[in-house]
Amino acid sequence: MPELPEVETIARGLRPLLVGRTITGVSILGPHLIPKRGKNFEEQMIGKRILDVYRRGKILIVELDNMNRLAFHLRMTGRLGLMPSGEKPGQHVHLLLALDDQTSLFFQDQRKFGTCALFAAGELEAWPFYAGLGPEPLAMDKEEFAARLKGKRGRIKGLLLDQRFIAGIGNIYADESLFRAGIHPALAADRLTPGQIGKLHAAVQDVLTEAIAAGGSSIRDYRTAAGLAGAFQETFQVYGCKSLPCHRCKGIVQTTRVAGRTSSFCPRCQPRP
DNA sequence: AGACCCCTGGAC
DNA sequence: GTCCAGGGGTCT
Repeated sequence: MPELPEVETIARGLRPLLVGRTITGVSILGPHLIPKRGKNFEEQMIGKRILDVYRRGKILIVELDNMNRLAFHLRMTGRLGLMPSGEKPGQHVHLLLALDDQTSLFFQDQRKFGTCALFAAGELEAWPFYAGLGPEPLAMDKEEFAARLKGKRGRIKGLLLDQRFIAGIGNIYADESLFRAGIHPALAADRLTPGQIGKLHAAVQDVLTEAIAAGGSSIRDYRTAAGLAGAFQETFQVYGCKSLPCHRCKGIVQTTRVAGRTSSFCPRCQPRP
């Protein structure tokens, strides 16, 4: 579920609640569900102070003392939030971190695809997935985007979804960006005109910025750190809009399969290559 | 590039 | 029942 705007929203919501807190207790409710959790995870976490909460791509990072970092990847149904310590954890809560203000950070994940791992100083950068992440889309100008596209093979949607090419975009924001840019998801990346590259760069930045402002997109599971739904789903132009009329023309939104994912597009605004 | 895997649950 | 889902890893 959570793509860049959702993880960013969660990080922003958690930051004021977590920074300055000390971890006083750890409960792992399903050890096998947190495979990469670091050695002696429980003992290492107790007494650590939280210094910062931020995001890189779709990864949420909780920075602790001495550059120890807790990294969460929410995958499809992961959620993070705070609850009063001592309260019964909800269904599918796999990790609880008790804090020194009588609240507990919970990590919940219905489908159990999400991961949480503790990295000592320097270890996060050594994690291949992290080390291989492409640039942050909101920190990349048009020239860099064009330069990174140069010589790339494959279809444009596949590239947008490739975290090594650009970090943080998933199925929703890839489809919404391609619609705004008027580009078919299956168009070969090396066939984009300079004009299309400029439009796509702007579309990606606009869509992500607007989605963050809306608190993310809630299809079903995603909630902010405070447990609220996002609002960007109300402005979807193509994602989840199959068979509905395009907002911009008289076309009917269709789906196709690109890069192994259902891809929604308007056949008139985004003509087939 | 594609198939299939991890897992749960909602829609049909 | 079957198919599908905001992700990513692995294997052919």
